[in-house]
Amino acid sequence: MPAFNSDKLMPLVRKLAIRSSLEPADAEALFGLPHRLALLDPGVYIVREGDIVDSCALLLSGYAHRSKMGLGGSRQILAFHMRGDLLDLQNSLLEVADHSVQALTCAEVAFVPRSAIAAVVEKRPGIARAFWRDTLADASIFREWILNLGRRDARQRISHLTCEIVAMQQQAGICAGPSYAWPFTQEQIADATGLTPVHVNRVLQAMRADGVISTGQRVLIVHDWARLKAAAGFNPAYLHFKGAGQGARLTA
Amino acid sequence: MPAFNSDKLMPLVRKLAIRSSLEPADAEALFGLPHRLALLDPGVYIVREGDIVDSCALLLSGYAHRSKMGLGGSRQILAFHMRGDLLDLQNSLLEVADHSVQALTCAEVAFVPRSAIAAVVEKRPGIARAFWRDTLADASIFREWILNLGRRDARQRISHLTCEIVAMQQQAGICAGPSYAWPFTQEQIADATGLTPVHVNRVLQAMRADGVISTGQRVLIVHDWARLKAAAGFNPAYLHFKGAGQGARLTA
DNA sequence: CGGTACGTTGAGATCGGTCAAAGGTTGTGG
DNA sequence: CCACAACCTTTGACCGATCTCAACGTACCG
Repeated sequence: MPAFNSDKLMPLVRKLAIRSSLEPADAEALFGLPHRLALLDPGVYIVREGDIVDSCALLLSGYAHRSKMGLGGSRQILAFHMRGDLLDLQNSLLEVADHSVQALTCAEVAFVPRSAIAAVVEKRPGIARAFWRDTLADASIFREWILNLGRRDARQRISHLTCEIVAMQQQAGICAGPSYAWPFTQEQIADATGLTPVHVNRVLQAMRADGVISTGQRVLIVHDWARLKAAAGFNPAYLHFKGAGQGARLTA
Repeated sequence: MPAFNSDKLMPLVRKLAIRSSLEPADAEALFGLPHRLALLDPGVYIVREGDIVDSCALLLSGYAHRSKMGLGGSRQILAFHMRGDLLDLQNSLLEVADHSVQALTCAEVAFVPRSAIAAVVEKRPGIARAFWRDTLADASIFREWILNLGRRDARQRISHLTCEIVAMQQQAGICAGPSYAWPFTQEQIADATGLTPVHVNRVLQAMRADGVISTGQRVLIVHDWARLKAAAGFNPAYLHFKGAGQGARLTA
């Protein structure tokens, strides 16, 4: 495992800087993290539910998702991840993985040993804070998904998920225009929204017919962002990106 | 604000010790946290969505819940909390609250200033780790709720929630027998499971008719834990209580 | 003793699920 | 360059879990 690989870990530093202020020395320390690189094919498991994990995976390029299995073999997708995301920071403190993480496209992943994470966290409080913030922001996104599944109908759910993916791609600097990467199958959208693939298909057709979006080969085009956002009730505050903190009141 | 209030914060130390090992000095430091005590009536807001918060609430007795509002005024409950729980550790790092926390029963709450949290975290790595672990465990519970809402039918959802509340009460040392505290209205159960109060009522009747549980005035009795657990597909591993780590495999 | 909040009941509507099959697209190997 | 396989999307008919609305019963509290 090479001691430092220069700017291979750049996506991680970029991502953390979206939510936290990092000193130059913090960035240095992150670049210096020891890691093992891997190129994964779609569907490959990065972490499997029940595993005891001794390293922490960073997604450098491509897409990944977390998921959990239900009783009858049904699958629930818990989150989608893209370049720069920390895939299992939780496993740096919780020994047994409570869910799985899989590559969704071809993906470049860096595995960092738990011990190295622990060391850098101990040495640099700024990094500890950035990691903790990231954990908290992830939890906030999980909460929004609970609302999505519990209190929105099929069209709202899919619209909201679409808004979230668009917002994340913009922040990750993947796309800015009305066209976005869309590496998901309708079955994956179904597993993320608690619906069936058949129903997802029908809802997407309706959204296309209404001129809100169109989908092509692995591509999404948003024609009417205002309408998409309104239909979803999308408010990006829960993503906790810097400068997205609006509508604040003061309290004890 | 008194500098230390001896064992008033005992429930917090107890709770953290369920998931992390604390040195005696860590416990000392926790007992010494400055705080303001408050006795809250049912329904009182502890944190409100959109607030800028400069203190962190600890629940010393009673029950509380987190919730988030949807578009049409619909409410989704995100978590239930009981004695010892940290109610808004996230607000110690994320400035704007992305959801609300309310007292569910009469509740005793200690408010600790953000600055005091930050100081104790910086001085004692053991406490920092315990806080982070607690955050990660909360996120794990959110994930299980996503699965609950996305991939289980009404009876499974209610059964699972019941199992979770029972397990939490056991860990908090509130009850051990087949009788448990049940301070929830059917409307709150509905808001937590993504159902309507009417349907929750019918499902609870079915569960009583099947002899699995009975409910009385603010009390739940579990007659057939095995059947309840099986119907829910309940596996307590996601709660990350110590000694609940079973079914582990080894991985890179 | 009256009010308010909570629990219960019934009838009818609907959103989304199920099952099964047919079209498309993509990639691979001969 | 074609043929085939695998996977993904689309379609149709039917079904059923859960919602909606509206009323009635019940317990607690001042």
